[in-house]
Amino acid sequence: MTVPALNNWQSVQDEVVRRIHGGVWNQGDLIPNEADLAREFGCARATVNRALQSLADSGLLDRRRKAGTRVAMLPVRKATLEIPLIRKEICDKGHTYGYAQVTRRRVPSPARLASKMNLPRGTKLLHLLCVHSADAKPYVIEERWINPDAVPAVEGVDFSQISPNEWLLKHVPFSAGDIAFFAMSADQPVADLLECEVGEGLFVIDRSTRRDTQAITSVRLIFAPGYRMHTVLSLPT
Amino acid sequence: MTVPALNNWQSVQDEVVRRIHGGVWNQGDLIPNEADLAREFGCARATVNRALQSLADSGLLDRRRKAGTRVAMLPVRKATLEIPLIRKEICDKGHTYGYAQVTRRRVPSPARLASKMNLPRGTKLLHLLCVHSADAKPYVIEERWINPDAVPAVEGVDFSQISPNEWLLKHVPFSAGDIAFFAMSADQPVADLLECEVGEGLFVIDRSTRRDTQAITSVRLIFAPGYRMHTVLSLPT
DNA sequence: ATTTTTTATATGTCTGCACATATTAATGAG
DNA sequence: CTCATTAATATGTGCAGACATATAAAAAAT
Repeated sequence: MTVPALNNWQSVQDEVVRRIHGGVWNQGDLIPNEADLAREFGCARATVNRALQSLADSGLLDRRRKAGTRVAMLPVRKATLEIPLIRKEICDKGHTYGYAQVTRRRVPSPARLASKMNLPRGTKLLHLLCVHSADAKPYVIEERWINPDAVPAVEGVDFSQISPNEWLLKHVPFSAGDIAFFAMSADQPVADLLECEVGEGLFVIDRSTRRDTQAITSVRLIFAPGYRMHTVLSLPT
Repeated sequence: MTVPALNNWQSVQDEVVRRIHGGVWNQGDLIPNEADLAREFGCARATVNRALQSLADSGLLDRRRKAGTRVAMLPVRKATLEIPLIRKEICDKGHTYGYAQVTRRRVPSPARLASKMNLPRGTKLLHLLCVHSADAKPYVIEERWINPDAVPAVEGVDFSQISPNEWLLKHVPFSAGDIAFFAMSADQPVADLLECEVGEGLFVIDRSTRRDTQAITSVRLIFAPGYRMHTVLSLPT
């Protein structure tokens, strides 16, 4: 009695997930090697490889050369967040986008930022404070620090017309960086800008980006009350 | 004059990224097709395919059959969040893990949850309130709702010994779901549990998971002040 | 002019094969 | 017994060729 051949990597993946769900293979178990699975499923080893590699990426399997493939002990769930352009995010929700620059200054980099962005001491940074709004209500504060050494063109840009968020995405795309999410309580200046109560809990994103090792920009996004960042935990099957 | 062959997919990827960075290909541009690139780079089409597909996954390229591959217009940055077991997260930081169950009840599902979890009206849920702590200081509140229809075994579990977070990960792994991040202000009961001030801004994660279409569990994690969720935006090169 | 059908094309993926590489396990030297 | 060397093995990845599939563009029909 032969099973119909699983001749594409998705169906192989599904079958593997089914076996894990069904308890055929339990957490920590070593599963058969690619060649054996390929024979069993009636497909090429490359197909099995694609399926297993994809499952390893999503955290269900642990794979190591020679050691083989085993079902992950602590399946670390991975969520993929898409970080959109703020204007796009607001427009996609069907609101009218608004934008205003509040302040623009050149200042020596504060110590906290200098270390975070790995800057030489005394580097001058461009500091911008802006507000994005949805249907004329404040949506998010963008507090932006830009390293002019990394982006000389920034000196001539009028950020009352285009947000740093958008300009940087267009002109300095595809850089690496890191990102942190947390909550803070609104202080007076923030509450004024977001038109909310002092002390209210606000969702905040800190992000800094660099190209190679040179720091480009660091930004703090402080969202108005009610903001939710949402995504999906998708798993095969 | 020939270029040394780019004979692995990583170097092909690097070269493509270099061309985008260097302005050879600009945002929105159509790039040569896989066959041409393979010829130019001196490798197989499959290798180019692997490289471009990976770049499309990370949002740098848009690809469509017949239409070809172009540099993404609005490169949507993607961050991958790893959502660990709470106990593991605390231990990894070098703290002593503590756990306590506060309450356990069986209650009719509140309307808000019933719709979110897509439950028939009047379903009874198991409701648990627990606190995880690090070095004896409250770290996060776990407010958990479990659908006993989906996980009958849950009735016999003593959640004063093991957290729902951990038990569910062990016994109902690999489910799909969705997740939201936001901020709230501490009310009195929350402030009591987290030993913080009323009104303080707190980081919150709402997550609900299901297998197929059946709702399994929904959880709200309310983190103590100061919590930061951190990850890396990594890009090829 | 508009709609439908056909065709051409770029990506998507499978196959079978080969070799590279990491890492465990066996072997041998001291 | 311990440490270094060697062999065995599972995954990682490359190649050439083939066919599948989506879809933009061209051709045909209304």
